[in-house]
Amino acid sequence: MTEPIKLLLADDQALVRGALAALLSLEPDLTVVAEVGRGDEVVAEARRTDPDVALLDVEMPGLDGIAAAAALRAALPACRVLMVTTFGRPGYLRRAMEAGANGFVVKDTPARQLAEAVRRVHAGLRVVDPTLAAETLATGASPLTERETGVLRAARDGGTVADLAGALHLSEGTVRNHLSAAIGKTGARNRAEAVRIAEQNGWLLGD
Amino acid sequence: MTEPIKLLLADDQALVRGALAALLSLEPDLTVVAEVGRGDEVVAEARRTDPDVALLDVEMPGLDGIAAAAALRAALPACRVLMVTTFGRPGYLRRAMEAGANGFVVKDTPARQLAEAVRRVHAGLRVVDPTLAAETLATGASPLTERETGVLRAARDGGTVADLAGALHLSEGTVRNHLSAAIGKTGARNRAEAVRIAEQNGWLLGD
DNA sequence: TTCGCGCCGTGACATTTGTCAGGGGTGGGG
DNA sequence: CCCCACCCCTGACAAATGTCACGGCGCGAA
Repeated sequence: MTEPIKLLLADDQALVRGALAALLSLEPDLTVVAEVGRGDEVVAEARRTDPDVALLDVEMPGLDGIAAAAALRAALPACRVLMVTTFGRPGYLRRAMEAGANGFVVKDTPARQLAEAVRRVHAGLRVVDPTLAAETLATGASPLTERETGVLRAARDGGTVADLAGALHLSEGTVRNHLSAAIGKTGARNRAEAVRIAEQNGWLLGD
Repeated sequence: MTEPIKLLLADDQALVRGALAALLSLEPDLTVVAEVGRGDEVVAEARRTDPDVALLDVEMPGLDGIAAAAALRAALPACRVLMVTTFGRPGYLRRAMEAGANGFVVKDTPARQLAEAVRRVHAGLRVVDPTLAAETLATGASPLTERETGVLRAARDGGTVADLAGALHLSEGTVRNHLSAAIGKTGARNRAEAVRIAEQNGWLLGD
């Protein structure tokens, strides 16, 4: 038998990180060589342990999983990336693929399939939930311009226009215009609804 | 050696459910006898398999983990309940304890401690994250009246006042009054901010 | 019983928000 | 070159939102 596949696990929740390690360690051809809880620790830890496949969560402090995937592929091109995430946001899949991820699995897929997904990714195949792929195609890329997403992001925690204007160093009128545009593009009737829709589609990723 | 402790796992994400099963099965004195993905399946499955300890997530379809805990304690008083949840919302802990849970663990505690928490709960001890407990005491119970929380819940997905009034069979003016009261009590400056604050404190649980 | 409190409603008011029509600036592609 | 998209701003307007004062109902506690 050949060498086992070396894995790196990145998830901010220590419990699920450890549980995933236990699950994958049951497979004789897999071995977990590294675990991190922050996106900005992925590359350094990968450099140290040289894993064959990295399993990355999208929601992580420091650096989100998509950005971590891009950084990892740039630093260690030989290391495959399998995104493992809670939310099947259409935009997440698109962004992950653009960042060079080799697979995308949502956390409500059966546990038995995870090891198989890891093996496929390691073999050079792409692994994508077909339902999510179809949804991604249907939803399309974000229609929002950079400013509009920025304004929506700032509006997430529910501040007034004046707050947003101050935070973004813009005029209040400009903020309202961008918000209005975003509301129109998302088909929302509210600022709040626009935020919700954009978030559900994964259009608010980044900082 | 005595009989192993029988566990029931309830979590809506199949992957983490299976991973937790793998993690706990590594312990020789623990055995997973049941897994469910919905809150409203907990009691039936527990009746069938008679577990010693049930690990329940709070966020679940069908019935939230708190309500499931209450139902389970009523149906099988001998079965201990350990809440295992993503969010350490102060209100969650309070509500869980009121529902009769024996322990409360957030998902970013180290994986090694989970088995120990299970054993403690099984032994009749209470297990609570001390940080979260302090925060819960500080935050206090929800200051919101029943109607106010209902209105805030309905306002979560960002509809207009007319929408809320229609959904709740209230006058628009009444809705605005309740919203205003909720905004005042939460210290928010917005409907959106009020929703966010209430949600972070775990005051919006239920339907 | 009276009091307080939650609940429901009304009406009026100031503020905020969303929309629209402008204007000027930059930079890339036909 | 012009056109177009994006960006920033202004000003004005209608609509939605938040606030306040008010009255009425039911209920439990003092």
